Amino acid sequence: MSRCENCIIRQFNSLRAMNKEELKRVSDSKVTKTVKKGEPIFEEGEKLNGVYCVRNGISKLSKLSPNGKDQIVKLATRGEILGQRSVVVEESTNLSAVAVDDMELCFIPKECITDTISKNPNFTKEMLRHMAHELKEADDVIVNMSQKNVKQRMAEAFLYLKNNFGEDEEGFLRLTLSREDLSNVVGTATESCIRIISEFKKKGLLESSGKKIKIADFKGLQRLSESL
Amino acid sequence: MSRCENCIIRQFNSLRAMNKEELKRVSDSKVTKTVKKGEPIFEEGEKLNGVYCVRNGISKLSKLSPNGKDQIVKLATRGEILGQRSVVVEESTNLSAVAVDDMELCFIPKECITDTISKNPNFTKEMLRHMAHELKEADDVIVNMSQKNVKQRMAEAFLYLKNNFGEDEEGFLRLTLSREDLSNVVGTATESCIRIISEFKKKGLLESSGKKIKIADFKGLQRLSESL
DNA sequence: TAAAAAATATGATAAATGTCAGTTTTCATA
DNA sequence: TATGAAAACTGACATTTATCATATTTTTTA
Repeated sequence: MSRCENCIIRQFNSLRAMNKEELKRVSDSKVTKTVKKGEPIFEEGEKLNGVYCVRNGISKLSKLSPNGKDQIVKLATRGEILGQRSVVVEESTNLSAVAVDDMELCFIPKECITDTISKNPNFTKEMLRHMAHELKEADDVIVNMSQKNVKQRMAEAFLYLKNNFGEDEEGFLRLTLSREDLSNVVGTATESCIRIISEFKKKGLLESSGKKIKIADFKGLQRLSESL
Repeated sequence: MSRCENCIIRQFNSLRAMNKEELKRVSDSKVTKTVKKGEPIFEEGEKLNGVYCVRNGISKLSKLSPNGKDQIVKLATRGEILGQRSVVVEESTNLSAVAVDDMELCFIPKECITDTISKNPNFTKEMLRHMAHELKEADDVIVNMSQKNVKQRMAEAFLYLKNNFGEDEEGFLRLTLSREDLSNVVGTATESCIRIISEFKKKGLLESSGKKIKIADFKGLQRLSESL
C-alpha cells in the first residue's frame, strides 16, 4: 500500500501541514476505499469516525431539503477532504456524500485529525485557512442563488465545471453531470435545466456530442451570468 | 475605558480562549467606535486592519450581486466578531457591514488576532470551531435559498428573527428591519416582501402595531416554511 | 408645522419557472 | 441483439414572482 508520506495529493489539502510523525500515523491507520459511481460515501446525519481524502473521482456533497429535493452544495475532487467540518465540531454531518464517478478514497480516523489539531498549531492554522476559504465560497453561492435567475445560474454552473474540473483534449468538459445532478447544483427543476441547455445550444453558447458538453462561448456565458 | 479582561461579551466569541497576557494586549490596543444606524462599518473589497467586536446593536453583512442588489448574508449581534475571515486569510473582505441599529464596536488590530493564532493553539482551535459552525449555517442558507419559495423563506426569516434577536415584553420582534432589508435577507423584490407580510397578517400568522411585528402563530410559520 | 422625501402598500401585467403528461433516446444487461 | 429501465426531451399549462405605475402613509427636514 502506498504511504501518505509520498502522496502527491496531500499537497492540495491541510495534510501538508502535518509533520513526519503525524503523517506516519495517518499512513498506518488509514484505510483505502473504492466507491462506485452512484454509491454513497456517507449520509446526512451520520456520525463520522473520520474524514475521507479523495484520491480519485468526484463526489457530490448534498443536503436534503424538507420538500424532498437534494441540493448539491459542493463538488469535491482529488485532494479534497470530506467530513472535516463535522470532525472538528464533533457533530454529525450536515451533508451527504455520493460518488459521481468511480472513486478512490482514503479513510482517516478522526483521532488522527483531532490529535493533530491539539498538538500541531500549523496544522490547525492550515485548517482554519481552508475553512475560511470555504466560507467565502459559500457566501458567494448564497448571493448567486438568491440574486440570479435560473438561466444565469446555469451559465455560472458551466463556468464552474470548466474552471474546477477542466476540459479534455477536444474541449469537452471533463465532468459530465446528469441533467438531474446539474439541476440540483443550480437549484431548479430538471425540465427547466434541460430546456435551458437546449436554449444555450441554439444560441451557440454550448455544443454537445453524445453526453459530452463543450463550452462554445465562454465570454458569452460569463456575460450572461453577470448581467440582467 | 472598560477593560476586555472584564468584558462579558467576550464569553460569546473566540476571545474567551485568549490568556491574560493576550487579552491585556487586545485591551491596550483596541479602539471603541460608535456607528449610527445606516452607517457603514466596512465595505466589500476593503482591506481590514483588524476585526470588530460587536458590543451593542446589530449589523447587516451583505454582498452586492452583479445585478445591483444587495444580498444580506448574515445579521451579527452582540458578541459577534466581524471581519475574522478576511483577517485569517489575509485578503480583502467579501462582505460589507452596515449598522442596522446604533452600534457600539471595539476595533481590534489584526496583529492581536494573527499573533494569537500563531501562539495560542486553543484560540486557533476555538476559531476553527466557530468557522466550522458558520460554514454549516451557510450550507443551510444555500439549501433554503435554492429549494424554498419566497413565501417559505419569508416565514423562515421571521422565525430566524425571533430565535436570534428575541421579542420584547409585549411579544414584538426586537429587531425591526425595513421591508427593503427584509427583502434583501430573503432574496426577493421589496414589493413581494410587502405583499407576503400582508398575506401573513391576513392569515393570522403575524400581527403588527406601527413598525413593530409580532409572531402570532409560530407553529403555523414553521409548518409553512417546511412543507410544500 | 409645512413641505419634501422616503417607506409602505396595492393593482395590473409580464416574465420566469414549476408541474404534469407523454415521447423519444440512451444504456445496461439478460 | 432484444428489451426493459432510466435519462433526456418536449409541449401545454399553472403558479410564482418580478416589474412598473401609482397611491398612501410615515418620517425627516427646512
